[in-house]
Amino acid sequence: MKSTKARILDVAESAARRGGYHSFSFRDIADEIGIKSASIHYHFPTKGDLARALAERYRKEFFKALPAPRSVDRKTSLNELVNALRASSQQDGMMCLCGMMAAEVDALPPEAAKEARAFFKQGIDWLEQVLSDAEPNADKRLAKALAILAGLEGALITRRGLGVPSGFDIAAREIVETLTGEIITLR
Amino acid sequence: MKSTKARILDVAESAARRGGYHSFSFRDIADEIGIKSASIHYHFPTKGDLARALAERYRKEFFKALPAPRSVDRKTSLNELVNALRASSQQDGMMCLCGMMAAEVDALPPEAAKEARAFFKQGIDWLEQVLSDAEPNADKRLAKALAILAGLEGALITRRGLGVPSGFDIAAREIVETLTGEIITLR
DNA sequence: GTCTATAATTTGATAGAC
DNA sequence: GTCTATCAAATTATAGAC
Repeated sequence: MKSTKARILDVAESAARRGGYHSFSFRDIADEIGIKSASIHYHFPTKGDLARALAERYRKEFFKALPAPRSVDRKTSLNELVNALRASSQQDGMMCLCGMMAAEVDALPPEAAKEARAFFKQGIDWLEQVLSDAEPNADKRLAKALAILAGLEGALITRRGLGVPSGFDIAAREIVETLTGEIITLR
Repeated sequence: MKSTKARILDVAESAARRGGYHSFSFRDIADEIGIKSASIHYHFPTKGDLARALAERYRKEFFKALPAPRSVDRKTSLNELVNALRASSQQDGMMCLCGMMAAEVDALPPEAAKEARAFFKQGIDWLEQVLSDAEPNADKRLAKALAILAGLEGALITRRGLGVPSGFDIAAREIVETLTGEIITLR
């Protein structure tokens, strides 16, 4: 049995990934779970608290599911990253939570905006380490890391913009394979 | 002197590109212009009408500013595309309006969602024509078009996620140059 | 075209009983 | 922890005067 707190986070994350922070209300979440909106305030006093917790949980789970940067070979690491973001796209064409929050960052409560930024910092850091052997030049390594992360987040957007499920796969594979020379296996 | 209707569109576009469709109200827009929110309803009966008009104007202006696909060489075309989206990023780190709307597409009024999708269809179409000489294989051409559009939209997101103005430039250049072999000139 | 006035609903949030 | 009850403010939208 999942705790109420976890169920709130699950439902809110799903809503935020579909329409952003401003697209859902405490009542929306409460109704879907079958509780009252006042109960959500017990777990998360303000909506900003909820959004911050959403982004923090998402970031931690996301990177926990990825291999530590130098623990496996480059190809495996890149595969895991692509497939992690692809999972967002698969079930219902959802955005990456932090990609969504970065897009709307100017209209987020500051504490939530900060957590969203932490996801990108950690993502770039992870990628730079993954690319460290293949790309000894620091500037070029940063450029590739930025390009890969941008390409994957953008692939989620184009998939939604075109409404075609394969949109993510084609774009993501093209970007990562061209930039790294590694062959990606989607699963 | 700009018409009130145009000023409404200007201010609403800016708000939508910062925080998305749900982040601003008719009153926000009215206050900034110095009119009453009821006056906006005269020009745009519902918020869905406003959002649809926003996306339509954005799409038309965007592609009107780009060269016709085969009228100039590939390098020039790609340069124009990158710099057009870079303009979004430059002034205040804003998103592309239709990139933002694609991200939140599940929570948009249907008529607005449709217009946002039209932007991506037209963008892919434009890119496929630009790449037609260099890439005779249709599948590969589509893959490159998707990857370029995804990469540029994603570069806007990572720039916002990292909060670093150069984030767009570095990612966008790396993606387009690697995918096409053409050298990009930012201006 | 823009205003005042207002309706109808939704929103984030709090107090206090159980 | 979850509820009922309630609040103040904000939201989209309409009616009708000027």
